[in-house]
Amino acid sequence: MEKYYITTAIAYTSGKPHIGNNYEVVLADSIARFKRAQGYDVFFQTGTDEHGQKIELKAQEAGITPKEFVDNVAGTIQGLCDMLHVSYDKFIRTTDTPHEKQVQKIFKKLYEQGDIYKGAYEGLYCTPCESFWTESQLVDGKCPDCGREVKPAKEEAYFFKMSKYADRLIEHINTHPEFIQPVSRKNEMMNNFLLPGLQDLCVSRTSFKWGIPVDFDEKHVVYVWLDALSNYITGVGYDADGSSTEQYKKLWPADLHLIGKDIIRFHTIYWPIFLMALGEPLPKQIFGHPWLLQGDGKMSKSKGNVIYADDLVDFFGVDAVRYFVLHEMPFENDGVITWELMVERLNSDLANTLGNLVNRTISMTNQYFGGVLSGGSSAAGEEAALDDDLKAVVTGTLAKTSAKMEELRVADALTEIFALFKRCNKYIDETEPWKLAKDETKKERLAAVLYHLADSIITGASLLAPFLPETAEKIARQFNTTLRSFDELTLTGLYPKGNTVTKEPEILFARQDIKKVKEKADAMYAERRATEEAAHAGDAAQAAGAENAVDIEAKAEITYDDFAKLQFQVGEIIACEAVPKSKKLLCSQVKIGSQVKQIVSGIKAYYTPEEMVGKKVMVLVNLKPAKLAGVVSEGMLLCAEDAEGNLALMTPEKDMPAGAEIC
RNA sequence: GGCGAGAUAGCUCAGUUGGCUAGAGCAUACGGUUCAUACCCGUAGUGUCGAGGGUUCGAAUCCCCCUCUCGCUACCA
Repeated sequence: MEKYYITTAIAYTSGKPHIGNNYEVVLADSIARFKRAQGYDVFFQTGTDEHGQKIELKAQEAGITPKEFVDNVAGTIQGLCDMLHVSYDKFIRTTDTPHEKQVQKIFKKLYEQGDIYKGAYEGLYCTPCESFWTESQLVDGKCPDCGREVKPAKEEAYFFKMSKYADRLIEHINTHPEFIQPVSRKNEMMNNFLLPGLQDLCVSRTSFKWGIPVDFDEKHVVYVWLDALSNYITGVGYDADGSSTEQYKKLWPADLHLIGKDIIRFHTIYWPIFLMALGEPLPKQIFGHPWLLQGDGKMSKSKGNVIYADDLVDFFGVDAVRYFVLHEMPFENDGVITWELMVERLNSDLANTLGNLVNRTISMTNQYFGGVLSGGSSAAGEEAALDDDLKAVVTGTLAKTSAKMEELRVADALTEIFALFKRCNKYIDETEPWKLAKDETKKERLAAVLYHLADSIITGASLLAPFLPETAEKIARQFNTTLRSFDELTLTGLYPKGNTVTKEPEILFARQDIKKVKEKADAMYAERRATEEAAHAGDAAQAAGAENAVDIEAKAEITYDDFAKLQFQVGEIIACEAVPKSKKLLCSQVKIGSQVKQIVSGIKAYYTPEEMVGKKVMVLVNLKPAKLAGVVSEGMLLCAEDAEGNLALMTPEKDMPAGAEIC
């Protein structure tokens, strides 16, 4: 039996993930289940990434150990997976002892063969981002990610020589077009990282303790990517010393790494290079799926409008949620989730098309034949043509669905299956069983019609099982039979003749009223906000003292003469507009005394041009003019900046005329 | 600024290497039906296929140019 090894990214245990994060495991689960049904020997791994400074800090705030903290969150995450009926074979945690041991061995091996070397930083660490940057990556001495100051942290660190393997990776990507999916991502990786030249990657930290210790240099812990990415091999029994398990030998290389599009870079560049260094084959395919976004504004905890998987399951049931995320997510663009869309999908596809089909078929069987599906007579002429057409659609669906799944187009695969159910509904209209029922001579034909329906529905349900496992089982149970294996799905007439269906058909999916759902959801959010605020009120005093204070790196002492070189004046903004072709820049005309200077500032995210006008602000006047995004800037507007990088303009405490000196 | 993707029905999108009157789903309207969860089936649509130009017997599809959107990346005094 051919193996199929599929993984998801491991979830970071800094907090409870929302539905957008859970999407990935459901997607992976449907692929894993489908492959199993196709006869593959599937191994499906998911899990949690549990190290890092962020977790260390969160645990500290909560007053518990990091291990206690991650045990908690990992439990929640695994619970969500179980709730969504995710059929993982292994749930790996990066705090598992076997994983930690192997990561240490891997680190040592790479060090000993010269791929990892010890270096030192002269000052390029961004605390909030937990990131080190090389000189060339810096943006004017600031973190390229968040734009905040980086500290000259003089700590030693280990680096991985990425450039050594770059040519081999470029070659691999070029000769394996299927390696990075969707293909548009391949260009991004090539053009932005590989072709300009790879920077060496920092793979250790000394600034925090919550990580896997480097065993030959105890000051250091292994930094995120080498630790996290290795889970794909350590989870199945890789051993850096060469005694990997049979399971590993069977499963590696992975057939598919399913990840979010935000971490494509790490999976298509760093991970393959780590593997090359270890002398292991590369995974066959990496699919960076899009995101599920919330339509009515971005999800945020502070707004209290985050949609969690368990909320949705409460409202709609597991399979409705699985159906929605699988169906609504396109292949390449981001998908949208709102309560409205969720209800619309549920009503039109699950309740109307599928649920109603099952319900009406069983009702008719009960009404006309006391629940017994005898099989009826064989048809001829026009009736036979109707039957054959139905059967052709039913038996052809497996091939169509499989083709879509082969391309990982899960949403399209679902659509194919629902085409089968729609065809069944049409068949009922074509054959008009209620009319047949009124004609005693048509009794056998009626029995045949209902039998074909039941037979077709069971085929459909069997195909549906990888996506909606619970529903598929429920359907089979209502027809008092079992689901079929995939190799039986091109056949008809497999439903046991003379079988009796359930007397009381269960509603598979109840139609929901969007208004009521909205009200219920709003109530839930309101309640959540209230508890959130209450919790915040308690913290407020503390927070004001501790959390809101910002410490930045002290600069070298200067003399008064140094200070005197700077000329600050009050400027009045008399006009302001966004700089075209730039995302963050505003261009202001600033009146200073009798002259007007043009000043460009990176504050578009915090001020609109309209509200800028009329403000009196602090201006550094004698700065050498420079061009920004093609626009000349003749000074600098001064702002205060908090730890999140939010900006606030400095304005005089009492009204002062434009041009007043600040000294 | 660099690289890339995209702009098609009210909405979400399909449209292989250029080929017959441009499609699907949802929503809408109308008709049919009553077994069923006010459900199902059918019909109808409207589209200057983002603007303009070109190649061709023929362009949504190929080329040029423009406008806009998005992604990655850089800049952001």
